[in-house]
Amino acid sequence: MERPKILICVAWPYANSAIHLGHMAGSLLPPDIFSRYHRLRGHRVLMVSGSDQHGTPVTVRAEKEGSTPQEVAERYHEINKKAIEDMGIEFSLFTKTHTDNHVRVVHDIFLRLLENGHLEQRQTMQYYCPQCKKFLPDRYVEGRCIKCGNENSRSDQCDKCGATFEVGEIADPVCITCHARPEMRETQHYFFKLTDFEAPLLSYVRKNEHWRSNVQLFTKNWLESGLKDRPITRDMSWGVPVPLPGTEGKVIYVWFEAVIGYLSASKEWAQSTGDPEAWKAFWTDPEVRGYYFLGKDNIPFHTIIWPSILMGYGDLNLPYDVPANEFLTFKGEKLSKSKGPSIDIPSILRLFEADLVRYYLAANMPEGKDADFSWEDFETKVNNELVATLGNYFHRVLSFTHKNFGKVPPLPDGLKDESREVDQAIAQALVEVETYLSSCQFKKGLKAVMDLAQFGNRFFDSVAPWSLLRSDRDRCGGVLNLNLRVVQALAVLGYPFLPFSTQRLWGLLANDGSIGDGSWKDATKDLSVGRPLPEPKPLYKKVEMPSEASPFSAFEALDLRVGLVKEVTDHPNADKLMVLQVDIGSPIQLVAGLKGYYSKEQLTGKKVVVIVNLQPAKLRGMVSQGMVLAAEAGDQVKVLTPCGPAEPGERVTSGLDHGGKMLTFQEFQAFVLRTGTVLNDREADLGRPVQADTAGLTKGRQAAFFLPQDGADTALPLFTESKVVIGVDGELENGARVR
RNA sequence: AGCGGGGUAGGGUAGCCAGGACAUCCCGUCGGGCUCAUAACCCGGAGAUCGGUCGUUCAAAUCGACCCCCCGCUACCA
Repeated sequence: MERPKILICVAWPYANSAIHLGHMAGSLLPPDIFSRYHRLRGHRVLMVSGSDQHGTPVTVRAEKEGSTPQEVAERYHEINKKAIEDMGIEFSLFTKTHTDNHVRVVHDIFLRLLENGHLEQRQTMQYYCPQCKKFLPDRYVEGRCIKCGNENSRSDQCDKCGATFEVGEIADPVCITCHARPEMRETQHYFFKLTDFEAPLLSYVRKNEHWRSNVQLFTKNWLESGLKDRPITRDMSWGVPVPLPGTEGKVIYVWFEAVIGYLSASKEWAQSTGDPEAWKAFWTDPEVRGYYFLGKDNIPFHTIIWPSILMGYGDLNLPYDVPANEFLTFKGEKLSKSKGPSIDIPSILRLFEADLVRYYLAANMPEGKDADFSWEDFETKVNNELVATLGNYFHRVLSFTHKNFGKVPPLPDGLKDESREVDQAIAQALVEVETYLSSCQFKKGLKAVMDLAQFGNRFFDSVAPWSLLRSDRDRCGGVLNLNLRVVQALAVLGYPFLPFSTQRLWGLLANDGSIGDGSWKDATKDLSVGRPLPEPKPLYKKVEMPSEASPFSAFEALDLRVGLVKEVTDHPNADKLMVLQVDIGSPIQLVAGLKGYYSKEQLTGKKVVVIVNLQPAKLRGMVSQGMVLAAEAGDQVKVLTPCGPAEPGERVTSGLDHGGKMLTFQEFQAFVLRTGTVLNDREADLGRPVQADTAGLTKGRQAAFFLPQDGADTALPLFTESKVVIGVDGELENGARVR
């Protein structure tokens, strides 16, 4: 019998920023678990995706960076491709939309739809900037909202009151690039006649009762409220050109073109296998199911637009299931790439192994509703579930067996009951994982794996091999054999979730080969009895929680140290500068503009606060490897100094973590530091009263404070690792700026 | 505004579509056990008027109506 085939399509991440945990949890990890499961079962899987490289977000980013769309799109494609590989997401092909192949496939579809009468050319009005000499997409025009009077409304929708506008409706339109007033010009565009597909779409959706209810409902609602024909071309240069004469300066809208990537990627994959027709097996055989993994915002493109395109084109399979996920949020805020906090995969993988991240995201997957991400929760779940329950079970079984037997012990007679108990537990886990994973219920699938691990722990306790070791060595080996069978089953069942570590576990069980295609049956295969066991090492280590982002987390970029001034000389070539030799645990040279405020004698022997991760700079020919922090008010300048015992080199942390990256002087200037007087345990006077955690500080004492931004109403006092407050060397008015 | 989702012990979360006996699991907390293991594992307890009100029913977290609060989408952010 031929192996069942399955097509897995994954929403294309946008090539204007690095992918983050939200992409992972929402649309990348689920299909990888799904495809690994299917491959374990021996099914043939084609899994494709790529970078969505066209569209305005890319051009906007390029303009901001003074770069080209090509450059931005290529850069993020490479970054994201690597991030996806590093996370262990295995695609048959992860390509991109800016390829000849994609353009060819899009053109083929465009022309066939045109031929079949589903595309139509129509006249529309569009903003045109006479100064930039180009048509302006909605986002490039701003103006005054005619409903609420908001002066900075976008031309398509007012962010304040939510009103939407047609072209030309907004008052006083302005081109956001050159601020000229755009005019209205007539332009020709192709419209996709979605209305042609209303009836067939409705019956298609009704037929797909296995869709998640949110996907069903959302789609039905859309359909029932009626479809509108949509323009699928626009006036801009970055994108797939329209394949017709007389259409210079027009490209195909990304929302229309990007979904076609599923098909073009499949064809590209087929090319690469040497059989250019291979894609057909996955797209034209009605028995092959196509699964589309994406986030909830993407639902209509996959349940309405893409099926319409496919229907209009003909002969290709429609999506079988669209298991859309909700969002992963960060403290309730949307984890987004265009605004708000972002936790990108490359940075996370520098800190943690992929399997730890995969575990957490699978356990906290936003399947039914938005799920919240926090580092605290990450630490808790990884340490208490993955490490303590699963990892520790592996390790206690393997290390005990290795230490006392050195090889896989046989199963003697007389363990009928125990044997049956273990068989049942494994069998149950197999059924559950199969049921849940084949129906895209990944959280439950993982839970079933963890339940088996918990059973293992309970079983290990109940048979107490450590006491059998003295009383009945054969029986002890027997119960270990049974535990090893549980471990082996866990290796296979855990593989879709934790591919890297379970692969290593496979070897620790003295097994040959690896887990992969068709390994499902190995969950219950005979152990490698009699084989020597390799020395086991714990598979997972506990993680330490990175500190939560506080309003002051930007401060973490500063590396401040206590410095002892050893020697002061006048700068040979400047009349305001002095050259300081400072001990910050190691000797460095600083150039400071303190002449006139301090004498050489006053500074020598003084403890100061130095920023040490400032890029070294030459000041009038003398190298300065940092900067002495000083407060200035009017014509007064006073250096900051610890108000108690402090060692040279000691960090000034204020309880925060620190990154060691070098800062430019400009970056440093963005930090807001001011002097203030402690009022009570919760407030300080920085020229105005401000909330600050000043518990334990002496009232009336002057200290330096960090502010998230100027005018903020919370502040953080500076103090050293040993909690010595940083004050001012003398008296200064409150609110004095520190530089 | 329209549409969609959500509100369950101190925190997080399952169950809800197909209504039923002590409401799931993780963390925390309290007590006990074990000592093979990464201060880990195992057992037990306390802790919830299942957002509110009204209704249907022998029976409601679950079905219906109304209300309150969060969040997302509305065609250029998974």
